[in-house]
Amino acid sequence: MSCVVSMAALETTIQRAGATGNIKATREDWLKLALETLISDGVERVRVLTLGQKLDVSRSSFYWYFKSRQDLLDQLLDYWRQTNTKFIVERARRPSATVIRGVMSIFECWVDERLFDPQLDFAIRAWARRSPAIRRALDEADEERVNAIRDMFMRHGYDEEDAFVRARVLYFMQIGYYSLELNEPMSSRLPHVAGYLRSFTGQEPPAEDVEDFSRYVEKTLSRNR
Amino acid sequence: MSCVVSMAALETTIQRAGATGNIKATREDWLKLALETLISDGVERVRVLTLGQKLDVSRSSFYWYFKSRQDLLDQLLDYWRQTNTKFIVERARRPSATVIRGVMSIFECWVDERLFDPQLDFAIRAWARRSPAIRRALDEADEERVNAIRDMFMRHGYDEEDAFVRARVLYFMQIGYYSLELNEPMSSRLPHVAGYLRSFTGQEPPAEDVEDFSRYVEKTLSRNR
DNA sequence: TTCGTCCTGTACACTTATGTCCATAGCCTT
DNA sequence: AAGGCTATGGACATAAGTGTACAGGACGAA
Repeated sequence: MSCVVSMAALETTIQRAGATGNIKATREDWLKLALETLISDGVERVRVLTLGQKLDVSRSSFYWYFKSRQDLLDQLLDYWRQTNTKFIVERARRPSATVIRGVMSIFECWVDERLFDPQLDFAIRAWARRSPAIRRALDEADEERVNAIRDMFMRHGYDEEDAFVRARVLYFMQIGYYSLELNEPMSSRLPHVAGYLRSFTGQEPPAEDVEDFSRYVEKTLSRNR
Repeated sequence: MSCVVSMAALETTIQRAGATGNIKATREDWLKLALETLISDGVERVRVLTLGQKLDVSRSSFYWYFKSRQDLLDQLLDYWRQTNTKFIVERARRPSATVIRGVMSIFECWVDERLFDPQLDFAIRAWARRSPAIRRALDEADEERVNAIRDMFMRHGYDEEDAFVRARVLYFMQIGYYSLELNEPMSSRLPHVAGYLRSFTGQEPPAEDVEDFSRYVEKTLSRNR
């Protein structure tokens, strides 16, 4: 789980060294494990008891660091807020010479889990089904993402309606792709990039662009392991 | 929940009248409520205790009809198996004069919940995350659906790669759309139909076709209420 | 009327959660 | 070395869930 390792928002694992001793589990240990559990098993499985068992520490430790289970969940939501949406919007806003290049910029989020963690997004989506507060936060994030992508299409001359539909198709298609949880290796996904670019933009992607994207993916994959 | 009302697989509510008396909850009552709960709240919330409370009957009743909670869950999965996938495949296989008409056939599933119940599909998808057996069933269903749509594109002259990508875009986009749970009224969705048809097929949809689809939707909506 | 079948209620045993209270073990400072 | 924080363990109260055992109520048939 690359996102967890490079968890900027929850960082401070460094603090652990300088901690006061007699510490079996730091606040960050709890948070990190909770996040991993949220991602892999859903909110319902984020439980004080089981987290404590995995950390080999009693629940009193938890209640030292956190007011309640709800307190912990609130902080998990905050972490999500500060990550996924930001990178999509940033990539969509980047200046690009052509619409194909623009879409490629956004594609970067789909191949680099440090930019967009689908599992986390997914977990939040499931959570939202039973929590109005999460629902609101998620709706805002979705709208922000789609709007950023729509603006990208508009900058490349698509009219508003067309840009809106294409933004939705691009974004919803990706959310749907993650929903299926196919777990395809990159080698199965890459050959279809040209097809997706054609389908999303309505234009034939130059071979050079497609090759550039392949190279970018190669580079990203090797850097991430 | 239109699907629940017309629940052919779980039918036999009629049997209730002819039942032997002293019956507070029939087997079908338990099944129906369990399905509704699965759809609205997810598997985790399908609990013998709470179902019993809602039916105002003790849990003994449940254990008369079902071997265990797992037994009930197995039957919910069977119900799903017999519904959602079937109609998508059937619509995708229908002969169509043009690719636009072909895509429109599939669109019918997205506007008529008697053909495809997104909430149920969604609930199964969430369930699959933590059950390998459900995972397998779901993967098979997804593949069957995408293949049927791909074949439709191929019948209209798209080459295999292009047809595959477009089938995925069409299907994944719709799954993604449902994932966001926007709950848009049909009046917000209909104006974009032309855009979606253009984006999915790469062809300009004839105005007449778009009008036909609007009429179909109107008819369906009024028939369903 | 009586009897058997079908279904239901009550009670019990067990499990897994959350949250609280309080004593106390370790380290840090003084 | 003594005391003070900080974090932890263990015990307790409470809640919600599954599954089992068994007595008994209601109806239909004999």
